[in-house]
Amino acid sequence: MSSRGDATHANAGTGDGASSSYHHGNLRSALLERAEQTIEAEGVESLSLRQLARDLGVSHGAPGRHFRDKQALLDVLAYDGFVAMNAQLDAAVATPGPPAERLGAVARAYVTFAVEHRALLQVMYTTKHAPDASPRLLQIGHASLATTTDLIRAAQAAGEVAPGDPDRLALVAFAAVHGVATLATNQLLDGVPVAEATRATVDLLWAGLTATPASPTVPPTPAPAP
Amino acid sequence: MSSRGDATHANAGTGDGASSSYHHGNLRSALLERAEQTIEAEGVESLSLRQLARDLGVSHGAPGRHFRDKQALLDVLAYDGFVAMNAQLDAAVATPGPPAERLGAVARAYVTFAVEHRALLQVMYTTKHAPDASPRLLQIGHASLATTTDLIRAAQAAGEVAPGDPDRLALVAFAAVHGVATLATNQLLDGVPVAEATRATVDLLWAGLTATPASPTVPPTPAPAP
DNA sequence: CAACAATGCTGTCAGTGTCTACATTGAAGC
DNA sequence: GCTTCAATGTAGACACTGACAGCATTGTTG
Repeated sequence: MSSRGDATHANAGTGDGASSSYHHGNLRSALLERAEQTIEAEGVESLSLRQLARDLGVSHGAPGRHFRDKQALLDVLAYDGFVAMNAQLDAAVATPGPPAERLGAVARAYVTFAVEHRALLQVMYTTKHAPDASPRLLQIGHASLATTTDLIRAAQAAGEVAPGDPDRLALVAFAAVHGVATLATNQLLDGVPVAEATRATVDLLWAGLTATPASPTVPPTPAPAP
Repeated sequence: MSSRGDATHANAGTGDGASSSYHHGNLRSALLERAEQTIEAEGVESLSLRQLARDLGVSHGAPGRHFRDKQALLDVLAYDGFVAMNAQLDAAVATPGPPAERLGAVARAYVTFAVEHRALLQVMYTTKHAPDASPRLLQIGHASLATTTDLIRAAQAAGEVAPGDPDRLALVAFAAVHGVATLATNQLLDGVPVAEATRATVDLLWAGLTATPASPTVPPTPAPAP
């Protein structure tokens, strides 16, 4: 838990002209912000610490004061991305209405976030993080899954979804929506509007959730080890 | 249609010791093969043309004779990946049995391929390809979707799947399986075995496909339970 | 006012992708 | 057999990058 967030200084900089002096005052945040803009505009592989420094008017070594290396910056970007995304998902799941409606809202929120932050999502879901950052990222990544699990559990309690391991069902539902998001961000939906694909997915998922008799769990043939 | 495949020389080199001479004889194929090994072992971002050349015992400029730039090599890698994957999917869909079984086989084949070629799949689904290569990649990428569409259409003809636009249904099913594959390759299944997640997804999908009344298209009031 | 830690700057190094000029090779045509 | 030529590989160069080390400039704290 070192070298992560905790903006140590939390320097004020409410807007006064502290930007022309020797110290930038906000470099860390500015780097993160600009980095996201850059990756969304030109792709992750085009991100350059030196160009970033140039954009912000600091020397090429300055970023090293805030991020040990490039990957460390990406790790923070991913973490912050999960935080932002989870906030959106939580807001979506909190909308009043029947479970089907709420599931749709969460799915829409997820896909919307994905499309609006294509490159960021890619960074978030790329397991190239430093071993130190991994557990933290894993944990916050699972938070979004928990949102779905709660929703399914509630729907089961209300009798609208057939019984079955809510964790498992949530994982599948999450994966399905995630798949749509992935295809959408890579323009592989072949002309089908994103909203439409999302709706079709939710419809199909819901149909399956209300119909499926839990999980069969009857392995006729012993599953070959993966 | 330029600079792609067509191994112009198709030099024999059935194994005779032509590897010590000035010309490598097989550089293009060797580069592709080694590149895939490298990205699977160390990730795409660690791929270096110079290291590749070193590994194969040629000079650092040699790869440039076969691939205009690094991205061109990745494009070919992606294309070949789609070809290989489609072959697996076609083989899976050709297995005899009821549609549900065949859908499961295709899903398993897809996920298996994804897990065995994590990095390659990432390259395949990354829209950073040269504008020249894009249409070709898009086309072959859609071929795998066509496999699913045919399957769904057949199931509808057999009366096992409710009517509805087979293209749309296939897209959704494909996205769901793709989502599982993506989560699996990034180790985000949280301990759930890949095979199990795949099976659960297929079960849920099939339940939805057999139950869904085409596309509801009734936005405001979800059908009250009978 | 004097330390001090935080932050930024400059210089440097190895590694990389790409371009250009040159070398080697095998095959085609005379 | 010889020349010619395209294909392929080599060597050098250039700009760029990430990372590191040493020095400079701050604001803060005692």
